[in-house]
Amino acid sequence: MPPATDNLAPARLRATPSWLLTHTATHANRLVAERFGEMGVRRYHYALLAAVEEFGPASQADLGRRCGIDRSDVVAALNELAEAGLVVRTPDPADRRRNSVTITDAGAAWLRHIAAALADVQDALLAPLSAAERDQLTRLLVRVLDHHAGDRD
Amino acid sequence: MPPATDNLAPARLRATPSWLLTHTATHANRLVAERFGEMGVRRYHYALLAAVEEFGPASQADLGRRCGIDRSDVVAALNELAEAGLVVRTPDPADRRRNSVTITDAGAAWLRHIAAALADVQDALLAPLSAAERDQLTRLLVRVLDHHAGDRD
DNA sequence: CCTATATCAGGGGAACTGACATAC
DNA sequence: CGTATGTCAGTTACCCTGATATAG
Repeated sequence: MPPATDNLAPARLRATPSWLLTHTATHANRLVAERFGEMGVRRYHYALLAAVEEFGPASQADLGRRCGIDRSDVVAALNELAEAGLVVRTPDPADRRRNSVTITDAGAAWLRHIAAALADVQDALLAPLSAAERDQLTRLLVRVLDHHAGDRD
Repeated sequence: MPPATDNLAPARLRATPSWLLTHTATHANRLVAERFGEMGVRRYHYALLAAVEEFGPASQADLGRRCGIDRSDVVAALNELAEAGLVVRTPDPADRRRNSVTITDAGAAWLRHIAAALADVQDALLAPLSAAERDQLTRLLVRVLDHHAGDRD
């Protein structure tokens, strides 16, 4: 039940989807950061590991596009993942501008590990929603996201 | 229709609500920042103006709690709003620790002005959703937000 | 020539932390 | 006394811009 203290946000904000989104995202990020922080992981690490696993040897530019992470930030995050032995950078012989990024066995294992932690966080985040409502929320967000897919890149 | 280029995000991410939320929020913030930027406004300005209008003369701490803005950041944002003549800070005689913050006529007019711009942005953001779906999304987000209302403060 | 890639340097807004003086 | 308020200094992760060297 909501706390008795009537510290509600202004009606204008509560009726503004962009405000609701950023505020809910802030709560989500706090939960994720707490859980990931204990493991020395940041969001970018998870996103990139997931992308490298799913899209196999891929260029850094492609990984960044798929995850919505800037190329600059991909460099820094991959440095850390490579240093930890979770991914490997190999020059691509077919296009010598590119690095072919591959996930290691340790990387795949670590991905499963942090994915389990992330699943716990989703549960805590969406606690007040039924399974059907969680699906509904997910589908609505995907629709919005896909609509804006071409806005950048 | 989604762009033909199959640059989709990893399935793991597309099925993770916290990732969908932060990513959608990023798009929303970009749209808001573009529109607000032309007017020299940031999100905090809008939130605080809305709170001061709705909750009348209020303390800075209360405004911050209601908007989910840290007290430190309330100080800085109110400095800018006061300098622009949109709000007025008066020492509260009943509790001399507090500032009583009031919206000015110019502030109320400016609030209506930027609220109209914000409404346009909501429309662009949620373009792919029907009116019923926008309501659904809004209600789901409010439920999640209210559930985590006591997490901080 | 123009575009794409990887990298680096750096900026900016937002969320947050810690400290402090003051007042309840 | 402990707690709340307003203020300030500084930190961090994230998002983004611009520049460069190199390769297509």
